[in-house]
Amino acid sequence: MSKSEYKLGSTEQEVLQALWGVGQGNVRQVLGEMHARGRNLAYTTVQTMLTRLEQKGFVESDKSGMAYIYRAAVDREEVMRSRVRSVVEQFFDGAAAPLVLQLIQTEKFSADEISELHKLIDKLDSSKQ
Amino acid sequence: MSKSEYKLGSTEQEVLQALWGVGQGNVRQVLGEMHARGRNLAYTTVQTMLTRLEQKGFVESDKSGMAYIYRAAVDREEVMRSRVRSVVEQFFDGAAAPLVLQLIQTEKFSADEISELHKLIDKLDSSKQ
DNA sequence: AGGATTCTCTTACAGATGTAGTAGCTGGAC
DNA sequence: GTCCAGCTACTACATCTGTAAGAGAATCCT
Repeated sequence: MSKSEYKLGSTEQEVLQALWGVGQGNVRQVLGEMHARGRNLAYTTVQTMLTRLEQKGFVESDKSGMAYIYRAAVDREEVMRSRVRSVVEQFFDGAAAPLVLQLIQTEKFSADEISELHKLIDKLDSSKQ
Repeated sequence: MSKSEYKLGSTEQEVLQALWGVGQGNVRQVLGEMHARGRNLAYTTVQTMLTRLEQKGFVESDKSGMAYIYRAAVDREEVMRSRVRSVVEQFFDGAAAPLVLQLIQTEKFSADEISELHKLIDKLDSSKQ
């Protein structure tokens, strides 16, 4: 569901990211992914996070076998867009273009990335004309 | 100070934004700005937020006259960049270019913005070569 | 079957956050 | 000099978050 409330604590977010990473899995697998990412939490902590995420509707579970299998109930893309939106609203008064300018000016891009951008902009440009 | 910990609650952030908005002022002025932005809080709530922000080092105050005058101790730009960075890390594996692509593809830009972008990219392009 | 392993469920608890009331000080109005 | 309005300081309190231990149920190994 596209809840307008993507309000998660930081650890909750990390766990959700890990879950996106594994696609789907039980607590232990998510825990493993967290470890792989250098984040060491107790098994039960991850469990608590998954439970809370489920209560908030970000995650769904399925107990076919003996252990619950969790999977994200929200789209990574969607959450990402919502996060970007929030930055745009807060810092750029709702206009995305200034953020793009800012990114282009402060971040380093490879030549490949630049030509990629180039192509895209050209496309926009012509479709706009 | 460029603390790596820009960890603020959402209301704290709103108050900081309001303070950036007024530039500098006492509690009442910040409260006014919050109201102007459609956020109604009690006077003392804003006061508490400013105090906490000061404790965290995001705000400084000055009591020359009778009332404390608050001003942000951190740069809006800097906080913004840190927020953007965090999105880039979390969702784009650290690479900013994909975020730019994503923005260009999903957000609407005006013709002016597009040509602005165009110019910038061209500049990058040539300096890279 | 009995112990070891693995899960889930329940409970805990400290610190952060949102939100605000109240008491007391201080400078200006009269 | 007294009273009022505005400001700060202190206190409060419910929630949310991060973090996890412990108890009990299911499963598996031998």
